[in-house]
Amino acid sequence: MPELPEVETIVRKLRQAVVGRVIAEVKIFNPKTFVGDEAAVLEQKIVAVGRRAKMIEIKFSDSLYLLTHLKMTGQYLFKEGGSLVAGGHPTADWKEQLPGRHTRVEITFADGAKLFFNDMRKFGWLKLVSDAQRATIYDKLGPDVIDEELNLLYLKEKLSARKMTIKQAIMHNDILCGVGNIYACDSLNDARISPLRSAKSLDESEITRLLASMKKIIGVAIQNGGTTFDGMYVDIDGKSGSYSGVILTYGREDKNCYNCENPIKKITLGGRGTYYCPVCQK
DNA sequence: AATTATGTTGCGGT
DNA sequence: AACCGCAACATAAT
Repeated sequence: MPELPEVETIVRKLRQAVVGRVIAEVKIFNPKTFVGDEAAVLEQKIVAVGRRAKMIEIKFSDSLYLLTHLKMTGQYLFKEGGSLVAGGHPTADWKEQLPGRHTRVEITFADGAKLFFNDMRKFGWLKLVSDAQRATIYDKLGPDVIDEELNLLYLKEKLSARKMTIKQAIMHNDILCGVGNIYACDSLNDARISPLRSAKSLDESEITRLLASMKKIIGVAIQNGGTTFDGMYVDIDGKSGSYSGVILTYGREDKNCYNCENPIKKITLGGRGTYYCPVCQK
């Protein structure tokens, strides 16, 4: 579920919660979720928490990192002391106890605090990597959408060869990272560009507009703590994001476009639900 | 019962 | 080699 703004929101809270804590125990309830030997992090202290693309990076040392990808339904929940974390997961029993039905990994710190990884659909993963393995993973990725490295020259060059639609292109991790389905739809609406256009057909002024819109929309989404639909995305303390209150297109089929008041249309593009305004997005 | 879901990855074909 | 489209991963709600 989470795109860059949701992951960034989690990372900022997680950083406050776990940096400096020492891992005492790791329980793995679903073996496929955890890649690597969890014994390697026992007695290890967390020195930093970061993000690259939609991955969370927990750093133990210059040669040991725990990378996490939440994929569609992964959640980190942090519990300190005896208080249960309240959350928005639609499954009732999730709120009642941790670990719960969807808890795949449970990390206990030396001081008794706990970090749970819940993931209904089991697509997400935690992976222990060396610095070299981490570099190999990151090297395959284009720049993050909020990086200065993602500029007009770079994007123009990358889009010029692509036959795919512009929407699929901005969601493509080889080109740029952090924009998923929701923010791709909203960015294209903000830039008044149709998701159906081929990437290579955009001229320089359109690419300039799209770039500005992506950075703007992602920034607004981070300020809002991301997007929560049906409680599927929650922060480590169970809180929802508020971007859905200012969302432009996603999930707004037949509602008015804020640019031109005509109805937002829903189509399927590359197998993904795509919302746009056929009138003002050219 | 069929469809849908905020994400990648790996496959075969061009 | 680079690119494209699409099935696969697994689960639950509507």
